[in-house]
Amino acid sequence: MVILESGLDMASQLGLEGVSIGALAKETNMSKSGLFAHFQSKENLQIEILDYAARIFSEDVIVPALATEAGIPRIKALVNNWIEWGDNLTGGCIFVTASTDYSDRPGKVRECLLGQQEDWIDCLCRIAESAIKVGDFREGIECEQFAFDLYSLLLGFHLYDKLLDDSETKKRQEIALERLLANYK
Amino acid sequence: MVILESGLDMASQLGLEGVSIGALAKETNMSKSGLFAHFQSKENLQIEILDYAARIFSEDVIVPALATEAGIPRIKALVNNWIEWGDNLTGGCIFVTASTDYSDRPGKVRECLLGQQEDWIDCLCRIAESAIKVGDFREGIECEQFAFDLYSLLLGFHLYDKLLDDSETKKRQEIALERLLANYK
DNA sequence: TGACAAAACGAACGTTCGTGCTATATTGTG
DNA sequence: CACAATATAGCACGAACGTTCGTTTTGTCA
Repeated sequence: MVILESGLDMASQLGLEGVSIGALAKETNMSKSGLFAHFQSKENLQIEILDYAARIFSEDVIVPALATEAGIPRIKALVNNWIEWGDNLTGGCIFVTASTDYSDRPGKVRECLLGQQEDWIDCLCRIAESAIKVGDFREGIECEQFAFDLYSLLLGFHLYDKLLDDSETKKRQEIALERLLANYK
Repeated sequence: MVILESGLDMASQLGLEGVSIGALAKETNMSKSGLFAHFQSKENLQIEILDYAARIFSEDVIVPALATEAGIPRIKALVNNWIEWGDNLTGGCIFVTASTDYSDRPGKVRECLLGQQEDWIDCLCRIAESAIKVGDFREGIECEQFAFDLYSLLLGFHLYDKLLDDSETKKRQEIALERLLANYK
């Protein structure tokens, strides 16, 4: 859907709350009312944008990673796919943006986002488990802790990359990832 | 200033862009125009809120940490002060919120924020340097890398704490910090 | 071709937005 | 007490907001 595609990019720049029906209509060369009819409220539009984003995210980030050989190669693929995903969105990863936006904004949008984030962390855990199975991680590690560590790393990268525009950011991320992997080996 | 205090809390919940003159006036029992006269534009209000936040942040987080003995104790103090600072704001640390909000929103507010973030990272670097001096960190480590690692950790904590409300978050953060410190020892 | 449903439209609703202008209190200084 | 400076209030503005309405266009099937 072309509306959701535009909406996703707009949301990545201005936040989900910053997406306005009028601006989105102009962007897609539609009338406000015509666009509005597709969703029945702004809240629905926001949720549909999130769901659309999750679909693309799964296709572009998760599925290709799962197609990579389990263990460290899969983890590195996931990280690289994630970075690329953030690069392709003007304002960066929409889940990062939305997660801070809705940390204290109750409602259906927040609940939708929360579910997505739990799924994402679950995904990270399972990838850690498969790394244990193939012997890249030692037995007995806490997968939940690894998920926390890896997600933190991605968040750090995101901030450095999008706000500070530090030329060394990619290097920083790689060093941190290598050390993280070494700690779980 | 009572206006900035309210504004800061509102900004932590809704983002700096979500602070509206009308709502802030109602919150502080003032008229819109009366409040507006203090600042001359919304942009100024946003910047003054950021500057106010930076002042409080310095007093509550940085200065007490610098008063703690250099090295690992100082780092732990800084982390704990930072977490407390985020707890005291309804919507969490305003710099985290604003950093994602303004990652792709050009203007004076972004520039102000960017300067603050650079100062903050500088501060982290200097704390790493002092940890080297007292022998808690080995010689030759990259202080900039440590700043990246530590900031990432804080960002991860922030997301877990504010959005996911995971009861294990504090433990996760402590484990990650211990491992981080061990890596630089 | 005519009937009917889906989709898009333009116009307007009431509200809130940021921002001015002008007048009235409140305060501090001589 | 007078006077200047500052702070706040009242009112209005144009624009944008999300939303609703009735109408027109478009596409599909008999």
